[in-house]
Order: sequence, then structure tokens, then C-alpha cells
Amino acid sequence: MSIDRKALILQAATKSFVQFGYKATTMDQVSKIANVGKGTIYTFFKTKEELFEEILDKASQELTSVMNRLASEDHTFTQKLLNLLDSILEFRSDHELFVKLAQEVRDIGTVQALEGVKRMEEYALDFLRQQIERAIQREEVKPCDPSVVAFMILRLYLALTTEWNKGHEPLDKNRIKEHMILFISKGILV
Amino acid sequence: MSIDRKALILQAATKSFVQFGYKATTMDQVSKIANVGKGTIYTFFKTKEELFEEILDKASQELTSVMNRLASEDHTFTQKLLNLLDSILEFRSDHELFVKLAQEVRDIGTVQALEGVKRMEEYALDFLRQQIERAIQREEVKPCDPSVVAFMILRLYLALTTEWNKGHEPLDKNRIKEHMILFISKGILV
DNA sequence: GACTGACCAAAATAAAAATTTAGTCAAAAT
DNA sequence: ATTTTGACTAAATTTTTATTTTGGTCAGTC
Repeated sequence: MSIDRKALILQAATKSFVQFGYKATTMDQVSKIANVGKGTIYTFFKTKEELFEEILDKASQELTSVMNRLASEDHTFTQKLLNLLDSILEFRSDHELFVKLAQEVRDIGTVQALEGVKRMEEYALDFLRQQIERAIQREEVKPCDPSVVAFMILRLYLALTTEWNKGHEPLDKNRIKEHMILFISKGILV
Repeated sequence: MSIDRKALILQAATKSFVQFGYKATTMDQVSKIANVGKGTIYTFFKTKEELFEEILDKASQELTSVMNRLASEDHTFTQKLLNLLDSILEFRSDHELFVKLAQEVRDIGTVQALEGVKRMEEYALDFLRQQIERAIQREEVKPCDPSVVAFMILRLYLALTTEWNKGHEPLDKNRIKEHMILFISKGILV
């Protein structure tokens, strides 16, 4: 059996998307990195977009599997959130793709990058909303609009992991975690 | 004594900057709105940038005066924050200039608009940081990094007042206030 | 039959032409 | 005499055109 060319291509494309973003990744480049003729890519993927989609699918699946594992564990809402933050901050590869795409949207507004960002955001928001709803039912969390609160948590996370870095030294993982918990689980008041 | 042409110009320019942003505001347009020859503008302001600066100065002063009045009142940290949110959400004109400039930065990246946004952000962050530091000393707020927490509060405010609107119906003032307080002063846990 | 890379149309970028605008200043108005 | 003005200019921006790059194909190689 010959080498798995599809895996090679996915690997190369992921690397390039994370490093250069959607637009600056060319099919020629991917074929070079994967050591494969350009035509070969098109035996596995109809278009560049489809290749991109498949990589996004994989990222979403990974995220979903992490989330489902965490959600099923019998922990408090706070502990689940902490574990989720840990997984995301620890295994940054999906996070990095997300950040790169978000940057591309800001800088040149690539429509495919925007779709990718939206999709990953939706996944995260959906998971958070679901968890918040359940926590409200269990009377672990105060009655509130779960959509709005999920949105706030995500924005807070993005503010600390990416926006803060535009004007300051990046915060380390533990400071990020501590500050998220400070706001979400206890409030900043004594 | 003839009419106050400088005030007329400032008024016209403010209106145009709020409505169209920095770049799409032309000096011809300002002179037309102010019913003044274009040359007259240049007897009061050396350049378009200087005119813009003076308007930013005015906005900063207003903000500062509101903030100082609130800060001096003998209220809890939470109450001060609520009052600040009220003033900003109620008297939106400065807020609207800020939002328009932020949009211009996103859309076309005008450097002067970016400077304006940065400046207003710095004012707000500085005030928040100061208040948080004092509240920590009074043991009203838990020990934490005041810069980071000020940043988080501002991002949360911007997330609810502007980013939320990109994908949803705008939240009304009271929902915004409630959600801010939910996170800041008590946390979302029961 | 899997794989390739020269090839093509379409999209993106760069260059050139055309338009718009910030800022000036001689003349008009006060 | 002092203030105000709007036609004017150089510089910046936008639009148009020329050039290059890139996604996708397919005749031919392995």
C-alpha cells in the first residue's frame, strides 16, 4: 500500500492555513508542502473551499469531542468552564487557526475566513449556552439570558487571549483563567 | 458683534464626524453645513486633523467631567459603575462618535479614526483602573490586576453595546446594565 | 488507473489615468 | 483695516486599464 496522500494533503493544508490564513494559502504551495502533484489534491477535494471545510470540520469535531467529554463529567459549572479553558489554552492548534482566521477577517476581510470564524464561534456559543441553560435548571447559575451570557463569556475569553495582546505583553494561561473565573463565578466584589 | 463662526464650525464638524466618520467628512461639506466659506475654517483650525482633535478634546472633557462628578460621590463601586453606565447609555453623543470611529477603523482603517478611538479608550481605561485601585484599597473589590480588570469591563461594555448588534437585535439599556452588573458585582453563580 | 504539471480562464494585483479634496490666497465684503 | 470668501493648486484618492497570479483541468506519464 502506498502512502496516504489524503492525510498528507490535509496535514500540509492545515499547516498552511494556520500559518498564512485562507487566502495566502495557494494550492500550488499545499501540493509542494505535501510533496504531491497539484492534480492529486483535486482527486480528494473538489475545490479549495472544500479542503478548507474539511479542516474546519475536523477542528469542530475535536472541539465538540472535548466539550462533550467535559460536559458529561460530574462537575460544577465553574469546574467545567475551568477545564474547558484549560483544554483550549493547552492544545492551541484549533485556537491558533481561529486566531489566524480572525486576523485575516480584520485585515483583508476574506469571506471564507469569515465563514470559518463564524462557524467556530457558533459551535462555542452553542455549547456554552447549553451548559448555562442546564446550570440554571440545576440552580447552579442565576436566572439570566443564556445566549447573552454565553456571548459575554466568549467575548471575555477573546478579549484576554487576543485583544489584550495588541497593546500589552500577553497574559499567561493562569492569569487568563484566574481573571475569567473572577468575573464569571464570583464577581470582583469582596 | 457677529455670529460665533467658530462655534458654528465645531457644531457642523461634530455632526459630520458622527454621521460620516473622519474620512468621509470633507472640509467643503463642513463649510456648507456651517454656512461659512471654506477659508474661514482655516482661520480657526490649521488643518482638518486639528479640527478633529479639538472635537475629541471636547468629548474627552465631557467624559472626564461626568466621570469626576461620579467618582467624587460617596457611593459603592457598583453604584458608581451603574451611574457611569447610565450616563454613557443615556447621553449617547460621545458614545456615537466613538462607535462611528470604531466602525471606520474596522472598515477602512483610517489612521486618525484609530487615534481617536485609542484616545477615548485610554481615557475610559484610565478612569476605570483608578476607581478599581481605590476600591481595592477600600477592600470593596478583591485584590486583582486593575489594568486587566478595567480592560475586561470595557470589552464587556463594547461587546454588549456594539458587537452583539452585528448578529442580534440590540439589547435595551436595562438589559445591558443588568448583565454588566451580573458579571462584575456578583458573578453569575447562585 | 493513480498521479502529474503545463495550461487556461478568472481572479487578484499593480500601474496609469482621472477625479476629488485639503489647504492657499488674491479679491470682495464688512 | 480686518474678516470672509471661493476659485485655484498640489497631493491624495478613486477609477480604469494592463499585468501577474492562482484555482482548477486534462492530456500525457509512470
